[in-house]
Amino acid sequence: MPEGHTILRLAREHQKLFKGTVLHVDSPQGKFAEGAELLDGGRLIGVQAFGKHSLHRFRPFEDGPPRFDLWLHVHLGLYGKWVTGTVPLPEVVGQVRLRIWNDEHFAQLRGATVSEVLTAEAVKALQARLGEDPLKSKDAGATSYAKVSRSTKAIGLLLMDQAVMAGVGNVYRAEILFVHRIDPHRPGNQVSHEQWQSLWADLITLMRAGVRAGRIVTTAPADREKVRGPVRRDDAHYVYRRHGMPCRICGTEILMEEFGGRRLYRCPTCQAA
DNA sequence: GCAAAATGTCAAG
DNA sequence: TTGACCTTTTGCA
Repeated sequence: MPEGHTILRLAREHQKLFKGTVLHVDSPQGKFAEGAELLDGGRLIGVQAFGKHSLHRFRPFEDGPPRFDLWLHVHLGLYGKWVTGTVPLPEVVGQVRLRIWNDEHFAQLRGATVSEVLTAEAVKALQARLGEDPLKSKDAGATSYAKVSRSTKAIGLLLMDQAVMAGVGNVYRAEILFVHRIDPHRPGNQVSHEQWQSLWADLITLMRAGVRAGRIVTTAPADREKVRGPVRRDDAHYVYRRHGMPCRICGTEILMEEFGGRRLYRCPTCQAA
């Protein structure tokens, strides 16, 4: 269930469990067998998140090749998942792409779109093709806005373009556009600088909240049916997967359409063209 | 109890 | 543009 907030959370968890220790790596499924051989016995230097990508930095044994650091690159895709626990390793059930473990903890990966070993150069190339990550942003998303403001493509597509900004997925896309009352079809070059700064600031707030909570909640308490206590799943969003239901703000029926190969949700009244 | 969809990306054609 | 990835959840019987 991965947008950028999930990956940052995961990177922190893995650092806590594995950083500085020597790791065993294997691939019960076999699809990562070669990579596992390269990394097995290496020391974990750290784990970083870049948008929806995670990078585990390994320092392989010094008495055998390779002598340079290597990175485990994982992209969870739509249904990839890491699970962690304490040793011993559980029995393999189903397709386990890869496992890493030390004396105390293990983590195992299933279903990822990408699992590969990268050199420092390839890591640089990966980072170079990714846009600014709101979770790491130190300015008002200036680099991303430079791309958005020059584009005639719809803002709803630009928000999902990982080269424009990294880490935003279908949920945050739908919700942030609703919160700012922007029609997803509006061209990027018709989003004002002020609108952008405000949108970016909220994106940071919402994504950071997502990291803390481990889930995406975008609704303000006053806009929920159940105002107090833990946020119910059906109270967590304004428009995402709420098509056919009334808008929390104006009561208009929320719409859903295919847009750029993904489902797009919006309120036609609040987000009028 | 089963089918369809899901917070995503890439390669093939 | 389509299918693959191949797990988990959801929705309908």
